[in-house]
Amino acid sequence: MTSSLAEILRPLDPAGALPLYQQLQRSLREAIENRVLGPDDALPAERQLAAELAVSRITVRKAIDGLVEEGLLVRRQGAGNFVAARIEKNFAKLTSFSEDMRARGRAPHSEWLRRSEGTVSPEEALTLRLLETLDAVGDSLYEALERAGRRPTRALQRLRALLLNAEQAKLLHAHPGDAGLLVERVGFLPDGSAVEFCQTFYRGDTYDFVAELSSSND
Amino acid sequence: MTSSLAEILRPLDPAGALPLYQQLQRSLREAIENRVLGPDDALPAERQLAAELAVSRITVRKAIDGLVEEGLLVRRQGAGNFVAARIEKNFAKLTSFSEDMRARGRAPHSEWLRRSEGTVSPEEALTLRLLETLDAVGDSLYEALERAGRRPTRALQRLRALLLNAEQAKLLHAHPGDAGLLVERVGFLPDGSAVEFCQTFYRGDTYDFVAELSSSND
DNA sequence: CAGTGGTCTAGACCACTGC
DNA sequence: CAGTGGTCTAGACCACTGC
Repeated sequence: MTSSLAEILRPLDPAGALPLYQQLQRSLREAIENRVLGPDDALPAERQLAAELAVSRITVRKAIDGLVEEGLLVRRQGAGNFVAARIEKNFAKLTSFSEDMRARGRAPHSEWLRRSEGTVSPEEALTLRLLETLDAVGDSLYEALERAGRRPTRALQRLRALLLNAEQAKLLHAHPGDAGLLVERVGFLPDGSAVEFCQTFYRGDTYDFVAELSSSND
Repeated sequence: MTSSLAEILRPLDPAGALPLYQQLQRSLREAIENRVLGPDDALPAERQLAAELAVSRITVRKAIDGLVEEGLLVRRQGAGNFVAARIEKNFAKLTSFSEDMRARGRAPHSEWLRRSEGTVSPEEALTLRLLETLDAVGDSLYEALERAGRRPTRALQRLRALLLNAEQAKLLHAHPGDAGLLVERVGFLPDGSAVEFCQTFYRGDTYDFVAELSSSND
C-alpha cells in the first residue's frame, strides 16, 4: 500500500456534534464524490480502517452500512468493500422524464410556461439547496441537476387519477374531462435534503405505470 | 406486564440456517402481520427482549432495524419501539385488497357479481394452478389462496387512468365520467406459475398510490 | 427520577474469496 | 492458506422521554 486513506479523510472528533459513524460516513461520501475514491476502488479493510481511525470496527461498519444504503458502496463478503461502479447507470427505477421518453424511442422537449425565482422560508432554505439559477435548466431538469452535482438519488412518489382541465388538456393535445394521471414527486439527495418537488400530468390513454412487486422484503 | 411476548414468538435456533437477527426479524414480522401486535403497540424494551430470548441487545437491535426499514416499526428514543400506526398503500409492495383496507382501519367486504368456472386452454392449464373450487373464496381471495398454500409472492402490476362507466360508477357510489384508476395485476407463485389475474377499479378521489423510489437496485 | 433507545468498545468465531 | 466481510457477545456511557 502506498498511502493511507485514513490520512486523507477529515479527522474524526469524538466530542463532535455528530456521532462518529456519521462523521465517517460523510468523510467517505465526500471522498467518493470528489473522486478521491473512483468506481470499483476497494476500501481499506474494515479492521484496518478502524485501527487507523482509532474507532471500533462496528463504528466503521455502521458508516459503510449507510453508504451501501445510499448506493455509493457495495459489499463483497470475503473480498472487500468497493465503490459502486457507474452510479449514474443504476437509475433504472428513478429516471427523469427525458430519459424515460428517450427509452421509449420518443424525442422529448420541454416548453417553459412560467419560470420564476422566489424567496423561501428559513426552513425551506435549510432543506432545499437547489440550483444557483433557474437559467441553468435547458430541456432536462435532471441534466441540469446532474451538472450541478445535485441529482436526487431517492424519491417519494404519489400518484392519483383526475380529469384534465382545459389548460392541461390543451397542453397535452387532449380534451377537457379526459382521464389523466397526476404524479407528484419529492426528490432527495443522499444526505437527505430535498432538492426537487415535481408535479407531472399524464394523458390517461397514453401512459401506463408498470411495477414489479415482491412480498419478500429482505 | 402480564404476558411475555418472548413466549409467543417462535424460539430462536442458534444453529439454524438463518442468522439469529433474521430469525427474530421474521418472528416479529409474523407477530405484526397476524395482529398479535397491533398498531401503536409498544414492543418490550430492547434489553428485556434480549434477556428473554437469550441473545445480545445488538442482535435485537439489528432485527428491529430491519423492521423499521420495512416500515413495520418506528423507534422513539427514550420512549420505546412501536408498531407503525399507518401503513400507506405502497405501489411497490404486494398486499391484498382486504389487508390494505384493514390497514387503513376500514372493514372490507366483497360482493360476488358473477362467479363462474370455465375450461381453460391447455396452455393456461399448464401455468394456472388455481383453487380446487371457487366456493372456497369467502370475503378475501388472498385468504383463500393462503389457505390453499397458493398465495402469490410476486406480481406484475399495471396502472392506468380511465373514466368510470355507468356500472363501475354505481358499484363505487360515484358518477359516470368521474376519474378512476384501473390496476391490473398478474400474481405468481414462487415457482413462477401464474395464479391470479386481477382487475381492480378505484375511485380517483379516494385512492392515492405512494411509492418510495431508489436509485440503487441491489 | 427511572427507563428507554442511541452510540461505542474490544473482543470472538464463522463463511467466504482469491490465490 | 491468509485475508476479508458477516454475525454475535457483554459490557459501557450518553441523550431523551415521561412522570
